[in-house]
Amino acid sequence: MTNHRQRDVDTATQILDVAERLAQSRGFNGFSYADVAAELHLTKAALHYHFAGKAELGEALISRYSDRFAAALEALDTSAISAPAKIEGYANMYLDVLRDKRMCLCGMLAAEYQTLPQRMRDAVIHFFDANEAWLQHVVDQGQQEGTFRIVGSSKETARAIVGGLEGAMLVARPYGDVTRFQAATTHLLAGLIAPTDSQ
Amino acid sequence: MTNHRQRDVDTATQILDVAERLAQSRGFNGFSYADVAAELHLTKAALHYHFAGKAELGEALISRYSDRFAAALEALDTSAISAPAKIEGYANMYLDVLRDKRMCLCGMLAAEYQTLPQRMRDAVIHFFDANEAWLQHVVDQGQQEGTFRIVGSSKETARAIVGGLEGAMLVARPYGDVTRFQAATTHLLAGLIAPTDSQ
DNA sequence: GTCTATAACGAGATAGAC
DNA sequence: GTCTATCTCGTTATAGAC
Repeated sequence: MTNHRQRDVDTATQILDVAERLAQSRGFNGFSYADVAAELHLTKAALHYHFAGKAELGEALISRYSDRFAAALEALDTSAISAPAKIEGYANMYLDVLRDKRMCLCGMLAAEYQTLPQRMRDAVIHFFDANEAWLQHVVDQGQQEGTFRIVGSSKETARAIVGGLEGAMLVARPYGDVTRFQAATTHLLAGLIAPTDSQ
Repeated sequence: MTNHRQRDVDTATQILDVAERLAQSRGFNGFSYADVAAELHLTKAALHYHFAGKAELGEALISRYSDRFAAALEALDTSAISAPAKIEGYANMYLDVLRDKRMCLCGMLAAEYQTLPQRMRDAVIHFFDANEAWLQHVVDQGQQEGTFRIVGSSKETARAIVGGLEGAMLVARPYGDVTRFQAATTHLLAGLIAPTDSQ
């Protein structure tokens, strides 16, 4: 227990931060322990002390990312805003990731899925399940509020939104063009959830 | 020049076939020369004879994939069918890839983009440009035919379709569930190109 | 908690024989 | 056109000192 403010962060957290950025920009198979260690001026051996192996590091990566995402969704859902505003807030979370020249961590891992250890696979699936459940809930809210109409079921709409945003990110990133993502997103949401023209 | 039918294929083609499948299922960074060589009962050295390095193999991979795609799009466009039918045919091309448990090659490479050599990057961009140009053309046709209405510009609609389909594939593949892709696609297209309710 | 040192393996690549 | 043999380097991982 120290009196001064904790100016520097826990090493494990720093490792996760660097590994997360590398995984989101280069892929899980696109970076090594050596990359992370070099950036933190540590040795590879020190990393193995904090995370036994790359699989364990990967699990911790998804777990933290998923928890952070869930907390943000919870906050969005608790706020007293309309369903369309919540969906817009959801899309903006993706936009922030893309602005940082990153891909969604789990979108990236979905591409590499067949090369991942089982526990990482399970965690990726869990991330998408949670996202879809949240979106479905919000879409249902929008239907009840009458703030928009959808075409089919709320579950399918939720899945189309997740897929649409992940894909828009995936394609926009090589172009290094954020507006490309924004346009695709606007279009996508306008199509999937038609605003009820009240007035 | 032989009289009998060419029962076995050119070695370079076999290499491309195996490498293509591996790249689409495991990613370009997820397979090695050794993997390809083993499957064809060749040595790594033999592969280097046909493709100088992995970068050159990668270029050849995208080039062939792109050409094949372009030919299929050309055929689709030449056929005397409605614009919605063409878009449906386009989506079915993605569906066929997913049925084979593969990701779109360029969607996969888009995820790994930051790790790719420059020439592969350029080829990936070219693939998406060609796809979007074709889609924009078909969307324009649909507008003129009056077979559907879109929300914004045809260019943006085209981009939203590419992104939507790539993303639907990306997310559906971990679930190993083709119907998930189909539902998302149906939804997506229904939203982006609203059928004119003639009748 | 971090280090040095090293093991054990796989990757991409090349030289030169057949 | 394919092989054997070899090289160099990167990757994950461990042992044991500090």
